[in-house]
Amino acid sequence: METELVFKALSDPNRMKILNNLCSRDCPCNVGEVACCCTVDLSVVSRHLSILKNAGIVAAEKRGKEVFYHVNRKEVAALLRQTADNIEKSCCT
Amino acid sequence: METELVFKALSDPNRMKILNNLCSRDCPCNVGEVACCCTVDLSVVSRHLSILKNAGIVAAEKRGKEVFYHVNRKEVAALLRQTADNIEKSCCT
DNA sequence: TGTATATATGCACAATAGTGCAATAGTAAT
DNA sequence: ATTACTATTGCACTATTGTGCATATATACA
Repeated sequence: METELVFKALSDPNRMKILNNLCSRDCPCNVGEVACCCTVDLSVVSRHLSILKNAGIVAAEKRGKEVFYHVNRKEVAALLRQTADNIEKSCCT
Repeated sequence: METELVFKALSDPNRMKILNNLCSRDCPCNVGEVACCCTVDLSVVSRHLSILKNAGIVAAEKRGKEVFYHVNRKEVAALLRQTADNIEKSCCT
C-alpha cells in the first residue's frame, strides 16, 4: 500500500463521494449501488473504483455477474495514522 | 483546512519530496533550501509551496528577502487521524 | 540610485486525468 | 443459443495540472 497512490486516489471529489458512500454501509455493495452517490456515468464509477482498488483502499469480490466492493478500513486508517505520526516526528513517507 | 485540498496537495511526487524535506528539519527553511530535494526549477518549487500553503499543510513567514516555510505538523497530523477515525467508523469526510 | 539576491507570477506547452458513449466480456436464466 | 443484465474497457474529447523560461516584485546593500 503506497502512500502516494492513496493520496492520489483520495484527491478526486467523485472518488471521495464513492468512498464516503462505501464507508457508510455495513455490507459490500455492487457498482450500481456505489454509483448512486454521484452523477457521472456508471463506467466512470467503475474506473474510479478500479483506481481505489489499485491504491488498496477498497477490495472487490465477484459474485455472479456483480462485483461487490468494500473499504479496507483498517488498512487505510493505519496508513493515515502512520503518516500522521511521521509528520509529527521527522519525515512523511 | 479542507480534507480534499490536503489530499490533492499530497498527491504529487515533488510535493511529497518537498514535504519530506521540510519535515526532516527542525527549523523553517527558505525556498532555495526546500528546492534542493527535487530537480525541478525553483519557480516550480515556489508554486508547489504555494499549493501546500493553500492547503494549510505548510506556513510561510517572510524575513527580509527570504520566505521561510515550515510544516503545520499538529494540524496535518490531526486531520489525517480524524480521517482515519471516520473511515473506521462510517463516513470519510 | 543602482545592483544583487530571493521569491513569485505570466505565459506557453506537454503530460495527465476525468468524462461519456459505444462496444466488449462475463454470468445467469429462458 | 439467445436474451438480459452487470461490469469493464477502447476511444475521443475536454479540462486540469506540472513544468520551464522569462519577467516582475520585493528587499537589502553598496
